[in-house]
Amino acid sequence: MSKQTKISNAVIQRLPRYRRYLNELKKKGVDKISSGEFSHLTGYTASQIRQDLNNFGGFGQQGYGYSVEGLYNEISAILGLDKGYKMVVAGAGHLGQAIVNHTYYYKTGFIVTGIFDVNPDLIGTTINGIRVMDYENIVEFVEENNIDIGVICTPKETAQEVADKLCFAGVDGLWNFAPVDIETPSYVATENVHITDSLHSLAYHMNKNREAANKK
Amino acid sequence: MSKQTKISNAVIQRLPRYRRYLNELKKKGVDKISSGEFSHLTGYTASQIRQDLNNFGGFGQQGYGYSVEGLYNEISAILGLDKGYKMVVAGAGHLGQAIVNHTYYYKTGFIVTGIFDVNPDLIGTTINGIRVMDYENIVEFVEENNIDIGVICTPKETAQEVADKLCFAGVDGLWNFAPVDIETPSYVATENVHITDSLHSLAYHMNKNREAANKK
DNA sequence: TAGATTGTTAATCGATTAACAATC
DNA sequence: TAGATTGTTAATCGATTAACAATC
Repeated sequence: MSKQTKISNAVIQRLPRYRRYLNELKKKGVDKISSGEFSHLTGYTASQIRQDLNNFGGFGQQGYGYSVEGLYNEISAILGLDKGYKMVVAGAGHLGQAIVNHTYYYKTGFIVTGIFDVNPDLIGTTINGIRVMDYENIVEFVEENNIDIGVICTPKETAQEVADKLCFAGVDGLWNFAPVDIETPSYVATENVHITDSLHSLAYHMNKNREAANKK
Repeated sequence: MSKQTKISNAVIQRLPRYRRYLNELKKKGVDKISSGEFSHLTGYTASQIRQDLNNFGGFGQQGYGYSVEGLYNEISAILGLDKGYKMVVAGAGHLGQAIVNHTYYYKTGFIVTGIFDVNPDLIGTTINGIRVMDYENIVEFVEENNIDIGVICTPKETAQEVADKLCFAGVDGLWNFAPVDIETPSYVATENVHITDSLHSLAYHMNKNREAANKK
């Protein structure tokens, strides 16, 4: 399927964005789109779009463009979104609840199968119909239910420890929301979502704008 | 202060990460660090670290290295984190609550001043001591309280509309968590935090790992 | 002073854009 | 067929890395 072995991360990070726009087009009933039109919509150059897609195969048709639905499906398959994933959430605080809620609201192939916390007040309650369990049992649960992804929604102080436990239990991926960089063995994929970093970038750009405004 | 007018976004995005590591060093009581040691810690090359910092000024000392606290303060100032920011949160669901909670827990210069929702069941309740108000009054509130940043925690369907309202009311920045790309006038800085995109990248990397494991 | 490490210029590498031949 | 638009190669641009003179 793949034409090239090593695809740069920059390309991979653009794929979900392409897919989102294709999904919108699909909903609007648009059948086909050219790289030029898609460029106009997404803000990426037509050249880059074609270049990116041709890392994986020739999905278009000369003189015509790309099938919206076809391309959507191709990108979904490249990302592995044609498969299902079972997740556990470690930490049933507001962030954990938000994640559970989010995956519930925007139905996708990622299914929260278990939620865990150390707080006795939370254990036994349910979030979107899923029972919150004792964190002590997380390894056992992951092993028995073949969980694919661990979601870390704990405070940063315990995040690495939780990650180690989840890796030991056999997850293939970690989705970390604690504001630290989680270290994992190379065979466990990890995404550190640094929400606060983006807020700091925002502050920088706000101040740039303000300085520019003051100069006038 | 700045030596150069145009700093690339790649550089800006590394600054919060540098700052996080410096903060950890500070807490451990480390006084100074060389670019070599910092490289080892952060995973960036020593060359890149020095190159990045020298976009803003010579913060180090030859033969010695960088003062941990001094550099932390410099980066904070570059990002504008020596200032305070007032935020309003639009959407008091789980995600909105998580943001309020997060800024409360990790005390920073970003202060949530108001929370707004359309749901009558939520209006009047409090989150971390902050009253949830009627979304109808958000523009008035932003204008009267000189709010700097609007945080969008609504479903994607209403996100752009909320953004337009906040821009009209006079915020300088938008921090968007809805899974759409918000469009704003150039003088309003925007960070679209695409949580789901990172999950899709994670799926890609998980499948890469699995394929590699199967080949063996 | 000698040693260490920065600041900065030059070289390399990779990613983006432009151009155009292939083809539907 | 003629027109349109892809797939792909070549050119450009920018970002990262290497090297080293400056200097604490």
